[in-house]
Amino acid sequence: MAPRVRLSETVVVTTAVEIVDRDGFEALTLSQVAEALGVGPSALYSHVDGLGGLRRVVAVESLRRLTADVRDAAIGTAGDAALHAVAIAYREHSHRHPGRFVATLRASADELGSADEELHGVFVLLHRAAGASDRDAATFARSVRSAIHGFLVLEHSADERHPDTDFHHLITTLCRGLR
Amino acid sequence: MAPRVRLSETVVVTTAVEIVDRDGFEALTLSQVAEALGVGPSALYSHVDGLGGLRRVVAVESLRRLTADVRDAAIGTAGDAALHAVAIAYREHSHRHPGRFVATLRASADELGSADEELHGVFVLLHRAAGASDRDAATFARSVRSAIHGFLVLEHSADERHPDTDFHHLITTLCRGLR
DNA sequence: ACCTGAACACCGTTCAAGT
DNA sequence: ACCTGAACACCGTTCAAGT
Repeated sequence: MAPRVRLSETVVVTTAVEIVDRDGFEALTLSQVAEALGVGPSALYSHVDGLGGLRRVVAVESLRRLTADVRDAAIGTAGDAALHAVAIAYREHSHRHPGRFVATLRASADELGSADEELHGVFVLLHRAAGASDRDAATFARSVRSAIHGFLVLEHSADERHPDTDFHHLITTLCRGLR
Repeated sequence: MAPRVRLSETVVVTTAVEIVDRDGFEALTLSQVAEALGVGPSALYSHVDGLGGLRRVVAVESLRRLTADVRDAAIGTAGDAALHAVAIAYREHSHRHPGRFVATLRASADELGSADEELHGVFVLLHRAAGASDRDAATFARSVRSAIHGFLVLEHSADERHPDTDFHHLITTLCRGLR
């Protein structure tokens, strides 16, 4: 019997992201992805390195999409307004795709590799545009990203969205403190 | 054959926390806990509500221990020094017990219940002592906790400890921004 | 009330066999 | 090179049976 489908890493990851988007990160199993593709679970081993490898590539893909959104939000803005725009885009993306957001949390920075560095790079550029040196920008970037990230992690662990005013307060506090 | 041991929720949770401390949160299974106690996996169902219930109680216990450390660090301090002391205690605890820290991340705020509110309460008291109103203190607390939490989450996903100066920069930025 | 032990479902993983 | 299908190990969960 001829194989029913032609698989590839791309189609496997795409299907996996769809499952994560629809049913959450916990629902991501090799069996589910295989069933959605009409193949046996073992067929996936030709394209991803087991469950661990699948989670890793899904996390990388998820973070890249988030970074793309965050980067776009920075276009045409500057200063504190740019930071607010980036932070809001970060938050909205995490709300639109909670499953993907959790996927990025499950992977280590080492596993995320360049995808993690790219997101970090957006914050670095934001501060360099404001006149900071390379070294200072890296420290600033880590502080800002930490604050935003922490708010979102806590918000996602809660059953309801936090007040927008609280998020605004956090970003405003950072802007004031960074001056 | 008489039962070899007398179980209880306390001994189950204590054993589970030991496993998490030693081998990490991913190693926490009903089978591992049962084996460590010399019973069958099904015996645990008399004391915890399956794997989900076990993870929940481990998360609650882990967060309570962290809160105790953080609370102690605030004693005898005030103002910015108090915030620094609390933040450092938070961070050091997370480094001493990475498995427990991950356990708290896996549980939702709803599952953590009063344990989550108690940690939040420490930050609230910190700001109320500085003269803030109840409502302002809650917002301040969320901002500060978010920032610290985010730094630690990112730090734990990395393979090496972040520079102490970066953490100090974050807390200092917050203190300046909150004035 | 609590633990045993069998039973079942589900999943990840390996591998020889096919195409 | 890629997929099948059997096989295996491991785990969570249920439940009737013992004490």
